[in-house]
Amino acid sequence: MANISDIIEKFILDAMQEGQSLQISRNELANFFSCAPSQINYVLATRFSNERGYDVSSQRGGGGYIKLTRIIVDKNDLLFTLVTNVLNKPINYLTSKKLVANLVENGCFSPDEANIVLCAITPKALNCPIDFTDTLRAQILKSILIEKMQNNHKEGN
Amino acid sequence: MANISDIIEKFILDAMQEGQSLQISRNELANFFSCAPSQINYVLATRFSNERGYDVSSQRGGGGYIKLTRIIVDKNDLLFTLVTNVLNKPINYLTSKKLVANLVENGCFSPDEANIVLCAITPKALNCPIDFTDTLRAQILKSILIEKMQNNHKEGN
DNA sequence: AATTATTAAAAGTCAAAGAAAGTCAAACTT
DNA sequence: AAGTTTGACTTTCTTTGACTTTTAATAATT
Repeated sequence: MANISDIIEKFILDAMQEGQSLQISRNELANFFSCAPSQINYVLATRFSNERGYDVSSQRGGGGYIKLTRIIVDKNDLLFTLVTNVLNKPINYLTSKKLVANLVENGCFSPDEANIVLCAITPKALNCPIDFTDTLRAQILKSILIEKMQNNHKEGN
Repeated sequence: MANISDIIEKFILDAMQEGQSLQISRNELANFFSCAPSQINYVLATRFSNERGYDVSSQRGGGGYIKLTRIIVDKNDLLFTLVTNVLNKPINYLTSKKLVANLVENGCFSPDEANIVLCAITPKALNCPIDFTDTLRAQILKSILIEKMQNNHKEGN
């Protein structure tokens, strides 16, 4: 204990309290704890990752911020498993097609929604000068499923 | 939070309300918010451009003004225009967010569907070792909109 | 009175400066 | 060796200001 990262983690947890999300200024926070701004990123990366149940987004430039959102409710959730165990590595189109089909069967997505998801991860849509398509596909699916989990939670599923 | 551009955007949106168009004086507005007049142009350029469903015209000289008009068009026209004139070049996240919002307003997507689309084009989801994010975003949106057009056509819309 | 010139009142443009946040690797601790 | 801390450098988005262009209003000229 008593390393700054832990203290900052505690501070953030405290600030979040019951709230579903929290918006902070990286610089202010770093200033408050007299540490390097990148220390905040370290804390976010090691303590507020998806696996731990958080989603982090941010905005640069004047009035920039970091926004933390709590996502996990049920660690046995199929979506959670997919996000943390499957989509943390590249995935090809065929496999992802099956994955999406499976999610439709499970009632996670309507056929229309699934259609949009598939369009977004098509090899053509993800065509890229470097070999990165499969990683992008995983990142995109991850992003969509995380959002889905949050929605499910809001709706009390 | 609290960056002037967002505040001005909100003010303008508010002033437009239901109205189809709004006429303002750039200098007055800049004065009201104690900012440089060109700040207004920045807001217009980044938040009220074509692809977001707005048309901006203006008049210089004494009694000059800026006039904003919401453009609402036929669904398929809109989709077609976007695919051929907007999404043939890179697009950043902010712009695409407004674009998607506009598509919802025009009835092309349900809010749930729009949510999925947005998740798929988040900077994080499209994070890439080379500078290709904005191009990928355009490709993905294109893929989704083209599919949508085809569906509309099948259903006879 | 009609036309032309002048002045002043807008709005436009563009690039530099500023304000955040992100990255990554080296140094430091335990 | 693994986990932290630090700092230099990058990227993104916003703000500011000097300069330009257009147009209306006014003044001067015929």
